[in-house]
Order: sequence, then structure tokens, then C-alpha cells
Amino acid sequence: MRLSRFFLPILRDNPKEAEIVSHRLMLRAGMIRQESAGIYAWLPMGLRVLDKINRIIREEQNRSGAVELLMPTIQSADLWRESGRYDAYGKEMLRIADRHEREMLFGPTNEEMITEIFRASVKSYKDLPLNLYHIQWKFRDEVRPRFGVMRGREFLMKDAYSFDLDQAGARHAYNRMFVAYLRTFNRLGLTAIPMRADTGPIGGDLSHEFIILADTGESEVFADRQVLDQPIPAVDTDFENVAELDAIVKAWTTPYAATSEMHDAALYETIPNERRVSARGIEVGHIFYFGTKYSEPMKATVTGPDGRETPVHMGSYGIGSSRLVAALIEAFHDENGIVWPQSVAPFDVSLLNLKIGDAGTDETCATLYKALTARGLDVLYDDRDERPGAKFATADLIGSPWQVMVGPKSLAEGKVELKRRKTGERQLLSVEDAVLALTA
RNA sequence: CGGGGCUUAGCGCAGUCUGGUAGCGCAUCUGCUUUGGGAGCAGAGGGUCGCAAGUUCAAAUCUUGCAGCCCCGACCA
Repeated sequence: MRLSRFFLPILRDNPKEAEIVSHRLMLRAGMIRQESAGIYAWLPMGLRVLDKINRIIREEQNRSGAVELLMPTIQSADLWRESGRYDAYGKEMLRIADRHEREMLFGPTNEEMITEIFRASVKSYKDLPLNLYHIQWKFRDEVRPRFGVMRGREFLMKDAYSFDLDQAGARHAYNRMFVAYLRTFNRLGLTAIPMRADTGPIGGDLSHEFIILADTGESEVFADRQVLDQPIPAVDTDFENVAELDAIVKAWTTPYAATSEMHDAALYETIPNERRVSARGIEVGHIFYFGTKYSEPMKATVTGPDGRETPVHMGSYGIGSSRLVAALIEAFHDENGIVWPQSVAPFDVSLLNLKIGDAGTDETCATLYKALTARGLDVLYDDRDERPGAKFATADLIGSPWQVMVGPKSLAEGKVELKRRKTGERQLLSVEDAVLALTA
């Protein structure tokens, strides 16, 4: 992509409303634009990151056996009356009347709808287990949206719903998602800690929040450092293997880890001092098992092997993709801007032509651009007629993992300069070696 | 939902107290010079001063009402 042809409205100054670093940087790097309180337009740079995150989420959901579909954002109030949540949900639900005065709503979550879809088609235990997910915009009319897309009213969420014949099956479904989440966050470059979460009236121990540590996080968290040493489940993990998954989940949930709501100070005190971690965190995922809470009132039943109709056991599993964009920036930035992990970077390489109009730099950049894109890299070529300083500042701000700087100075020696955004480390290389270094 | 604050050009702000017809920096456009960490000079364009009503010869400025937005707290992917 040529920067001169891209849409990248960069702000030089910090907008005054942005208090936390991810919000400031997202606005400054031209990733989002606020349209209303808690409602944002995703500009090209932001959308690229969102798409990369979603791609990883999809791959891991699919790997774990979940199946993607897409449900609408607008739902009928009648569906929510069946579960009893239409009145219970309160003002956080955005309620809409259509032209026929039918009561509609902008979905804050999809348990009711997925249960309706399930019960319409699935009648036998033989079709279980089933896990359906989608990545769709949600709307929750928060009292106080804040921190940009970290707590927006409209947000993009991956939500999966599992259906099983019994509680044992549901636990395995839960474990599959648990493992998929560990892999997903790891691939995003994040260290996410699963923490015991409140299960509400259902009870039991089957609810975990996945929290990444960050000073600006909204939750206060306590953990045993040992949880950080757990290995991430491998790519060839067998999601059908009940015992294997159970062992992984057990290993991850044995060391102490809890948010302030679930914190057990006495238990925490028994951890050796040097292993205690007390920090702030951002919730990026939440999974829970809720049994027959929806399947019973909504009559989502299957016929079991014994010939009896029984309500299915369900769980739901959410990842806030739009929030993750902000969470990633909170985790990866420095004083000059964003420092994207390779896996979600909007562009792999920023190519800077330090002197547009110079035959040598123009030609070398054209060669590099062609070679790198041909090898599958996303390259943002800064071909604007700007001074070098402005290009350096832009490249640092938008945070591509690599920068290739082509100027008359290094070109006189037949070299270009390769800079690693994360460390600032630079090396002078020939064009060929630079291509090799970037595609190795 | 309680408390506080803000709204003037794309962004950041001054002007409001004390009414007289809108200004600064950055950004944008043109020209020349410049070119390895956000250049210099010269010129130019861009504003229903959040909206509405009122007071007045005259309102960004005073009065009233409304709206939007932000921050702090209680609640949430």
C-alpha cells in the first residue's frame, strides 16, 4: 500500500478527551474516529488490526471444533420474553420499535437467538456436541462508556455457544474453549491469565475471565506467579481427548488467580511472598457454563439415548475483539507510538523513501516494495513528499514491526537501513540482504 | 445514576468576567528555498462561535431552556 493512496488521518496532537494511552494512540494513528459516545468508526488502519485479530480468533475457534455462523444485530423482543430477560436486562439494552411498532432490540448478546436456532433443527443427542459461534457487533447501552473502544457501547465480540447432552459433555466443551482461548491470546502476543469468575446463580467453578495485565486495566487482580509459567497448549492438541484437555485446564487453574470480586485474601496469603502478583488487568475474554438456564425455558431439548427428551446443557464464550485492539496497544507501546506484535500488525513493514524524487531512492523503494509484497508481506510505502523526520515519526507512531529506510546517505554505500521498531536496533544492509532478513 | 467540567476552523486553544460583528499555534493550499528525527520565508483559503428563544441599536460574550461530549465514582465483553 502506498501511503499517498491510503487513508491515514494522523493527528499530531493528543485529542483532549483521550485519557489512556491506547485511546490516544488509536486516535493519533488514524485507527478510529468517534461518532457518538462509545460508538466508533473503524478507519482503514484500525480495521486492518481488527481483521487480523479476528482471523486468529477464527482459526483457533475452528481448530477447537466450533462452527462459524452469523446472526443479525437486530433481534425480536419476543425471543427475549421467552427467557425472561427482556424485562430483566434493563436500560443497557437498546430497544427499538420498527415501523409496525414491533418491539425490537439491538443484541447485547445472543444466548436467546442461538438457542432458538438450535432448537429449530437439533432434536437428537447424536447431533451433539455442537458449538456455534459468530463474530458480530453488539450494543450495550453503558451508563458511562469510556477509554475509547476499551469500553464502547457498540463493540465487536466473538461469542460461541456450546450444546451438550449432559454436564460432563458441557465440561469438555468448556475445556475446549479454555484451551482455544489460551492459544488465541498467545498468538496475539498476549499473556492472558484465566481467573476464577463469578458464576452468578448457577454456581459451580465453571466460569473464567481471561485477563491480561496492564497498569490501565479496570480490574484489580491477584495471582500466583506460577500460573505465568504454564506452557501454552500446542497446535496439535487433540481437542477430542477429554483427559488431555482436562489435565491442561487443571494445570492452568490450580495456581491461585482471581479478580478482586473473587479474591480470597486468606488463601492468597498462603502463597510465598515472592510468587504473589498483585496488579491491574484488562478482561479480554470470559467463558462460562450455565447448564439449562436457557434451554429449559426456551424448550431446547434433544432426545437422549434412553428415548427421553432432555434440555441441553449450554455454555457461552466471549472474546472482545474490538477491545483487544486497545488492550494490545496498552501492552505494546512506547513514548513514540504503537509497537505491534507481528501477528496483528496492520503492516509488517514500513518502507520509507527519505527523498522522494531522487532517482536512486525512488528506484530502490520500487524494487523493495515489489520484492517484499511478492513474498507476501504487507508493506506500507511512505511515498509522501515529506521530510525524513515526519516519516520517522509516522512510522514509529503506527508501529509496523519493521522499518526500511531508503535515503541518499546509505544508498551512496549501496545500502538501506533496516530498523526493528521494538528495540530500535538498526542495521545497514544491501537491498537483497534486507529482503532476506525480512522474509527469513 | 450521583458529582464535576467542557462545547469558538480538521486538532489544540485564547476571546466571555467588563456586549461593539472573531483570533493564535499546528494542519491544509500556492510559490521559492530546504531534505536522515515532526523545516524556513512569503502569500492564501477555511468559522450558522453546540441548538433554540429572550434582553439590546448591537450577543461568541448577558438571561432562560434544550442538546452533545468528557472526567471522577457506583455497574459491565
